[in-house]
Amino acid sequence: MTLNKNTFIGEYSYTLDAKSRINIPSKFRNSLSKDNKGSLVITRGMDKCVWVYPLIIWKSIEDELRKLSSLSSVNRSFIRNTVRHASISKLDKQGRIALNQNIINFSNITKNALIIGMVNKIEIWDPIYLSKIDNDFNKIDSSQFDDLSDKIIL
Amino acid sequence: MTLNKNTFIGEYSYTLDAKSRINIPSKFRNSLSKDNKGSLVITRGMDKCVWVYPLIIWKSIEDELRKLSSLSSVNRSFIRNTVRHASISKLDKQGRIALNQNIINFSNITKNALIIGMVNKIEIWDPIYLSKIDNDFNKIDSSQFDDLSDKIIL
DNA sequence: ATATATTGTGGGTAATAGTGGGTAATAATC
DNA sequence: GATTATTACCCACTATTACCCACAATATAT
Repeated sequence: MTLNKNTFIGEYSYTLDAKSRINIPSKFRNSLSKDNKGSLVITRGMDKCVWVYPLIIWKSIEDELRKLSSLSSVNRSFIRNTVRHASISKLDKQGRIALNQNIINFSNITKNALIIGMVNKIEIWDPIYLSKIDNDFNKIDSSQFDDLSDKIIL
Repeated sequence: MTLNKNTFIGEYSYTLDAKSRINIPSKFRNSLSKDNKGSLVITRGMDKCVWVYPLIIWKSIEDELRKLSSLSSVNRSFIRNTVRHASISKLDKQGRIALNQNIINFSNITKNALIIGMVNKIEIWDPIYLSKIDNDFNKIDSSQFDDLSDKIIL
């Protein structure tokens, strides 16, 4: 028994090699549906991390963007900001993807990286930066989640 | 596995050479459908940038314009402004297109240029000018996107 | 416990991509 | 028609990327 396809949970620690390649956990590779043909879309996260989508999930985002008319300047900025840092990548024979310099700079990843399953996507973090964020977060009280508790039953 | 045909994402940095040629990213060239036969339509963007369409996408825009009655003066000026600066261009053997002086002046591109995939079209920007726009944009609050984020789940 | 398969990491090599520039063909000007 | 300017086409060099193989570490099976 496995999770739903294109669904990712858990946390893994890997290293970026000299060619800026990073391994994708084999559990994640296995849960990628066949119709992705091993392709992923790499982009900037809303936080200072990398977001990685299975290609077919990304395509559905793209289809939504395609419906937005470029006559609206808000639409244009939204499309630009959403896709300009995205790039498609294919898992190599060893199950790695290559990160480009732009995304490496943005996410501040040097050597060690934390890969985190985010259900519909994958996040890649600089471990140091993430633990800093976590600390800041814990200072705030968790009442922020109260609104969500109406919507999601744990 | 690839993206849909005639679909462009990502950002690339190139230079305009002495002959006003600029490279089109190979990923974009590969996603151009065969029936374009390497032809693109270059025109002014709504922002101060260059818009580049695959020929067959441009043709569908022409079809839309054809439906607008010239009885309306708004329609007339819209049609006029949309097509008057458009020109067709073919990729050379190295995958470049030549920009004419008119479009270069308009977009303010001198040497460095940023090519950005905008899903159904390609934008070419002067990097300095775009970063200025980006800054201005970030000063405004991003609540403009709130409506869109209700519709599009990233 | 040993053998076998899988996973993570490193590195070499061939193919592709990006850039510059030369020359011929075409178009414009006188 | 001759001259000049512009454009299209071709070749060459360099950097980057994709692809392949190797191997160690871990996990799984017998």
